[in-house]
Amino acid sequence: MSLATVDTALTIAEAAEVTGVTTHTLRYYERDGLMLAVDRAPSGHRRYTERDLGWIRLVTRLRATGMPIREVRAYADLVRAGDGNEAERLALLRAHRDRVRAQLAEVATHLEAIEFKIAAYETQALACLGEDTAV
Amino acid sequence: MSLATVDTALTIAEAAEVTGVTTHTLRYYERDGLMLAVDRAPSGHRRYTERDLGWIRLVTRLRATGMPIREVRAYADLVRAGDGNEAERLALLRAHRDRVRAQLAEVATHLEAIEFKIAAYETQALACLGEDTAV
DNA sequence: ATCACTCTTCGAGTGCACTCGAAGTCAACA
DNA sequence: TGTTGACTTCGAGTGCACTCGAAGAGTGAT
Repeated sequence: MSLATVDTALTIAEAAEVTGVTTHTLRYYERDGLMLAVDRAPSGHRRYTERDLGWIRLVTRLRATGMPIREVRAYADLVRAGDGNEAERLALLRAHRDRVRAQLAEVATHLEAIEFKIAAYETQALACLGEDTAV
Repeated sequence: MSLATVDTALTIAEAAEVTGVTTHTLRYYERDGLMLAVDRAPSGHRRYTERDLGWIRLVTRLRATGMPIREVRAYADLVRAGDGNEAERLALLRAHRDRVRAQLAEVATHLEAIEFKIAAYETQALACLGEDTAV
């Protein structure tokens, strides 16, 4: 394991470690068109640059906020296509943002209701609630 | 379709409509132990009371906040077991609440990053970002 | 009587995103 | 030279939560 190869590019194992994504998944993302072009060493081994790591982090964010794989791929396709489609990228990101905001608000509402229920249990008000169905 | 039967108990189709859960899923939940005892008409048909509807709404909240089916079942088991295990129910709900809060915070963080990226696109700062990897 | 609804059981299918392993080859470092 | 790790392709498996349909029988309002 070469810790600092030329150009500070990382091996797949190293990239996996710093991003928290397994090597299996990293290859899967690449196969599935979620990655931009990943460099290769003359040997054919993948070399992850700082840019790749940043991209992986972005993909992770999008995934963690519920964007489906196919949509991440659509976004990656746009970026790979180069300049001229910024409006489309923006539309895609905005649509996602709106969905995330809505989902966040919904979960927050549900959370409040659950907290209310917990409070009911904490104040021994349970008997008064008839059963467990309130909220 | 009897709109207002005795006791205002609803048929499965009506319960499905007011809760937004399909009849298929309603039966699935019952089979899987997620429901408390659902009443039956003399004919054997399910009759959903207001209490059942409240319970379904609770289950929906728990599911919508990411609680796995098996954990909802565990909670339902406790409730069905009757009095004396309130501490366990409380612990289960609190653990869930903590997970939801954490997940909410995480998603919020990711959302901010995505919003930052959108802002970058909006200000045409994209060219300055080298490519699309920032954030 | 008719027609919509319900019941049961059953198993299979769907969608999503990994996740794992294995085979066979090649590369890099000690 | 040997071990570790990388490569490829491949397919199969996992986990989760539905989701669908169909068979065959009973129910209940009009």
